[in-house]
Amino acid sequence: MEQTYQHARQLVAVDCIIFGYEDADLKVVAFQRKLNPGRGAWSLVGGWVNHDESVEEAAQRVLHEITGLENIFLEQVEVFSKIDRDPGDRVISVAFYAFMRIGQQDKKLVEEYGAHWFSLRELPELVFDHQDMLDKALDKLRRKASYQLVGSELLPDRFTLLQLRKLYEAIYQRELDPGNFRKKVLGLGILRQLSSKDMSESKKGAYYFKFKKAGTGQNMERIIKL
Amino acid sequence: MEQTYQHARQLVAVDCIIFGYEDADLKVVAFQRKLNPGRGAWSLVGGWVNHDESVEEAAQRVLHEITGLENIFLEQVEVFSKIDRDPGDRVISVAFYAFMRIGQQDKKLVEEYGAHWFSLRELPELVFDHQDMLDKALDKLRRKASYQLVGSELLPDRFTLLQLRKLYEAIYQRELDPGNFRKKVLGLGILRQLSSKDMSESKKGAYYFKFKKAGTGQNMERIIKL
DNA sequence: ACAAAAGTGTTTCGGCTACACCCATGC
DNA sequence: GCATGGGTGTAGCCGAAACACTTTTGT
Repeated sequence: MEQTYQHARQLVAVDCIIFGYEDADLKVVAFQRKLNPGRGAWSLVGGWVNHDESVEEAAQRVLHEITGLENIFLEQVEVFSKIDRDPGDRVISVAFYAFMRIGQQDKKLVEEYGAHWFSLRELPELVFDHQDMLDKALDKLRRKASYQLVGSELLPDRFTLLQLRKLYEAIYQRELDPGNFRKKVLGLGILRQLSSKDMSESKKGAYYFKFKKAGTGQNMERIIKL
Repeated sequence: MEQTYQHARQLVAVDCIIFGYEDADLKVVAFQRKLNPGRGAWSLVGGWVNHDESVEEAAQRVLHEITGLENIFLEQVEVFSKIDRDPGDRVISVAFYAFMRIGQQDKKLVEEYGAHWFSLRELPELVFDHQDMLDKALDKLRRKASYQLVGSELLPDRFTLLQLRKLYEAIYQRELDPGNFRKKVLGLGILRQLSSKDMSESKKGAYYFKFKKAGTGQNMERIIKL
């Protein structure tokens, strides 16, 4: 099924904004670019799209190569295709954002590639249009998190409502009322309370929660007003 | 600046969901495909992406070729890239939706290409994954229209609030309260009332309105609850 | 005793909904 | 006079926001 159509072909890439959560802060992965042009500059994680894979599969493959993880949560952001966005050649890039737990094992793998986790406010200047990609990704993440509870891919397996609230505060860069947040989130009915408590963050101890059937429960109720 | 990178190159296309509004109904353009495979099947408007244009520019060019119009309102929907989505070859397609006033002149141009305006409910089966594209586009349109007043590209230059409300009813396939819709929309402060009235739709006559400074005024207030 | 987070309850306020109601006019 | 859409007003409901208050326990 090759070459049915005769037309100019393009280099197609994927670039991934990898979000992580640590120390009550939203972070992203950037690494020092190894190719010219722009060698050494900070860049998002990216790679080429092959003939035998969709852009989603390409993104999964690229992320797997770097982190060793499979089935990473991915969301398409937008296509970036200005003809001179990459000074080296005409490259059409599909941006994705991904969620990843920041842990020791990933950290090591990530750092083998010269990659680092940056807090959003400490991010260095990024190469090409990668800052635009990040801005759009953040925008999309905020929109999504406003009507769907996110976090199962960023937080530990079990977590307290304090952790979840701090994550939301990091995403929106503003404080949320603890009582109201609790009522809202529990009212969604998509968290299951465990019998064990976390004793590290408070004297009284806070119950752990888990997401029921991760991924489903797309309940589209408004969580926070943008 | 060519061939800096050595990697497989892909056919990249754009496909456009062209929305129009007529007879209190939302419509889309489909036409009979001229290429094999799928020749004769109903298809969205599409074309290849050249080396010297972004995907947005490609979409504008394709729409211009068919309608003669320039500067059409366009919004990126999503990339469709399953490897077998087009049985003829591996084609990565970027879907867009566009707004277009349905008028005599466009109609003629459109029909020269074997294209027709279809009401959403009367749409024939579409080729490949074009129905998926349409579904996603509708989804995105509904989301956008819920927090930004749309319509300046679909309605005539000046329009009554009845027309605007009917457009929204067509988009969401449900009835909206006339009084509440009026208050909500006028409260946004992005419409300018003209001194002339439309006498065709009611005995009393309804004032015409225009969008202030079309395009700006992105005021992000919620218009309707999804 | 105090601080700090957990967890629950309460009050207030604003916006949305669902109407009621008058206006203007062609039939 | 009556039907139809234009246009305005309003009572009631519901959810969000703000915040008071009680619990628990480490220091």
